[in-house]
Amino acid sequence: MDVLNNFSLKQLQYFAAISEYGSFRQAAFRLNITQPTLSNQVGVMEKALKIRLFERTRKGINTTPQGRELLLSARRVLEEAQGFNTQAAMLSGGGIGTYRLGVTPTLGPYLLPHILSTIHNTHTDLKLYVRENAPSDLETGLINGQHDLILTTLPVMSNELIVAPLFREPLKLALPQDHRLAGKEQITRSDLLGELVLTIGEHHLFHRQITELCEQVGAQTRRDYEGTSLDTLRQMVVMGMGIAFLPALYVKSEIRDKEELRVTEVEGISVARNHALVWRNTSPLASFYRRLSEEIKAIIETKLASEVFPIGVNLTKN
Amino acid sequence: MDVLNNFSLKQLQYFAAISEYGSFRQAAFRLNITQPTLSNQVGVMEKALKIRLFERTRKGINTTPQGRELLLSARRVLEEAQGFNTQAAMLSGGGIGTYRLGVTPTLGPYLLPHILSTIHNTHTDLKLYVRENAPSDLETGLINGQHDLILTTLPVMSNELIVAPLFREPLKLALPQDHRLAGKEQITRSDLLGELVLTIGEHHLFHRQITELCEQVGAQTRRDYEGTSLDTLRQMVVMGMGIAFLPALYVKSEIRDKEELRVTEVEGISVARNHALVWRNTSPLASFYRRLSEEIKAIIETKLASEVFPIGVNLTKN
DNA sequence: TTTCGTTATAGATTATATCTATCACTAAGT
DNA sequence: ACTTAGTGATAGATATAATCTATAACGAAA
Repeated sequence: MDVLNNFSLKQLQYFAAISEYGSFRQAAFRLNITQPTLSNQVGVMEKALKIRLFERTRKGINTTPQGRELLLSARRVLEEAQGFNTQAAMLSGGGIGTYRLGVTPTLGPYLLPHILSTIHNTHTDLKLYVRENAPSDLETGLINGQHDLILTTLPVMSNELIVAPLFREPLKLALPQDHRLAGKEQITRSDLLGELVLTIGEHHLFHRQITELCEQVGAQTRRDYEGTSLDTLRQMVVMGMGIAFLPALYVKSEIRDKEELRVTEVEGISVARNHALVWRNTSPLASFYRRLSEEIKAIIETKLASEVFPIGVNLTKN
Repeated sequence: MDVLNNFSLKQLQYFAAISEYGSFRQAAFRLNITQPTLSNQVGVMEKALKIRLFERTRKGINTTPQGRELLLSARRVLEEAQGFNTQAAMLSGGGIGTYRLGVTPTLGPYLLPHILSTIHNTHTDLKLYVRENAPSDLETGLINGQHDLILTTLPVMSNELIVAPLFREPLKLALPQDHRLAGKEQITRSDLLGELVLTIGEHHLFHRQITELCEQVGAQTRRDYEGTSLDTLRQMVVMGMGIAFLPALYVKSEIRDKEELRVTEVEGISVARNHALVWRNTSPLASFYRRLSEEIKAIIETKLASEVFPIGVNLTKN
């Protein structure tokens, strides 16, 4: 891929035009250049290729047999170049292309179904290549260029990244149906005293949040059994191994069977995760990403207002 | 095919290299240019396309989503360009390509089978696209560029053409088996007195030659029935409509059945056609064509020495 | 002949690709 | 905290190459 200093696209274009119009003058006229320029460029090209492309006569040109063969190749090159050009023209509008979006497994599957179709409607040629990863991996993956964007849980530490907060997602309490609190109308902070609380593995961001909360209300976290995903966590609750906090969007998406679990809020405490769209501060597409984040916020306010809340400006720290 | 002044092959190459090596400096090193040059060229290209291809960071680059898409197109363009280049390299050797060869219908089908296979052996990548035409059409067809070469019968009038004489082909006398001369051992000039001689249509070059000969020896040419091809001429002789002169190579190729016709020479007269390979004096491939004509002469001397003779230098006039 | 239509050539000019030197910044050692 | 080595960007000078104008050379046609 390195020794093609023999010719330029422009020269190929000239070559094709001369062959088409059968004369240097005609071609030069069509190309809006002068005939000497054309003669010169073709001469340069012929010398570089060591091939005579045209036979010059006093009444025009004939393409040599070699020229005829090369013309086919030249046209192919020009067509591909044309393709490149039109694609570039399309892309330059912005919002077009395939973006690699990283998401957390505890959010992505439960949020994306609600927003992707709307985004697809407003950005027909925008494609998202979605990959799941734990938040910490998402962050490093974004920094080193494996993702273009991530949809992750706050806080985001790196100062190389730009964070656009999206929404606040409450964590709801899930109880087995045969739990002593299952029948209780309103569960309060003090009800949790002494309860066994199941958590998800500690590399997930809200593990820490839950343990801190438990300390405050006097509940126990079970360290012996930790869920590896929200689904396993739910199974463990169903089987009566303890109670757990589950993100609101997970509950909305996955918990249909009301017989299985009691899901409720806890009076007097506000536990939630904050989510954001994040990109590198060096990204030239920042303005598009910002616009995208606004659109996502709008979609969420329309479709998920009952599950999820806007993030107050003061709360962007976590 | 006209508005692609946005970018050059070189720039596409730079683009691909940067994407490949992940850094301007690396790529510049590999491309044997300096890093500022590379930065500049990519900048120019990005501005022209109105698309950011790379996101510059302090530890290298990331290709933007748009850049990734365009990279695929760019690679295709470069591949086609590479193809053009390698094809050009092949062709520059000479003797490669498809040449449009015009031939007369009274010679081509009977000569070409003897020489094509040998030519193919020495010029593996030479292809001949053969088209038949009457000699006068061949000549104008060559002049206006429909053919690259013609294999025709002398004389050739135009002074725009270069003529390489190949060989002299005798015309032999063909008699029906029941003709009064058919049994005669040696037929002489005087035997032809009063004979009815069939000729081919007058737009064929050797029509005139035959009529002149007939006048000299006192034979009659039949103007009412003229053959439209050598084959029809032969049929007419077989049916007893007269006698005829047939070119030696036609006789060799087509007349297998000795029962049908008596074919012989005529003592004391030398009637023949001269054939030549002809090309435009403006053709840049003259030297190759000349070499080709020498090769054809050599083949003929080897394979057809008994049918055909070299042209004496003095005889090139007709 | 003359005229018109070809391409080629020479020299000046313009455009552009390239280089050198340097800056500004980051990450990683020390 | 400081240096060092690694990024890409920028400014200005230089070299290269594309282009234009003017003209030549030649053939075909009137």
